Amino acid sequence: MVEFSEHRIDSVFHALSDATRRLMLRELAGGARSVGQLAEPHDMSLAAASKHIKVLEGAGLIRREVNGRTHICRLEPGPLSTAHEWLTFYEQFWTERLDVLERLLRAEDAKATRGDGPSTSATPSTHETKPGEDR
Amino acid sequence: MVEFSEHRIDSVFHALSDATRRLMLRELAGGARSVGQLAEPHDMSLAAASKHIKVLEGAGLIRREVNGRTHICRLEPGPLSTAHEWLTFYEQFWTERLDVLERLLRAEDAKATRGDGPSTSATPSTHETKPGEDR
DNA sequence: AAGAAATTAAACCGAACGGTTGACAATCAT
DNA sequence: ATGATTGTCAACCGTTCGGTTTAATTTCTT
Repeated sequence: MVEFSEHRIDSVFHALSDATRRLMLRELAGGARSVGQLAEPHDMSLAAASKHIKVLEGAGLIRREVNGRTHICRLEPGPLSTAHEWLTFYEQFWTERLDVLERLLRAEDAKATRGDGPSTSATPSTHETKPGEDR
Repeated sequence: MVEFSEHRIDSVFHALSDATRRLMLRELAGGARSVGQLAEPHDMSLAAASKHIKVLEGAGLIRREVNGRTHICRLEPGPLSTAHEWLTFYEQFWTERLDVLERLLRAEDAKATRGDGPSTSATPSTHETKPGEDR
């Protein structure tokens, strides 16, 4: 359940790295859309949009249901959720980290108020090597 | 606070789309590392690793503190958090979506048990155009 | 001052990306 | 059947990517 196929997550993040494709996903969050509908708002050829859609499909981010001559696309929530989980791995780290930073800044601030901090902020050294360290 | 610079998020997701860079981030989650330390586990030239690190830095995912001849890298949690927030936009969608799907499957199941469902599952139509619709 | 160490810079290479255009295929409407 | 509609495919093009190698730069050590 915490096993990501590496390859898959590569393609998910790659798919998400393009603004056009992210907009398509956002559009799909509002409901199913045909290829033409997805392409329309974007200033590019239909073929180009079609390629973007294929990238999204390849990443497993959307499904396609061929319905006569039109292809209906739908969000496939699984992989987005996977990417989300992946990032969650870092959540504890960054919240703790931001926390420490905040405390640090507050401390500096207090010091400055007392009138002695040069406050060059040269080496905050916010997150230094911890108990669970190995290098 | 919910405003992402598009360009920035492009580079964040792009940085995350490479396994080598993700491993570097994971390593950095364990504490600060030098360029050489980050490069060592990866089977590539130091120059190549250095480029990867620059990509991470360009995306704002890490900071670098030049310390004599060695460069010390640290995770910069902000952008990861941003990416996480971005994905959270879809969280409601996909949980609700999976929910509906589950209910649907359970319903079909019940029907099948009663012995009358053709269960062709042709057009599940799980998430169709909603109130907040515009097309 | 000389040399080793840590890292970047520059030039290069093949592959992938994101776009175009033009041809093709399938389906719907008349 | 004719023709419009919807979408893909294939070839092409310039740019970016991820890697290499060799050279340069800075700093530490002796």
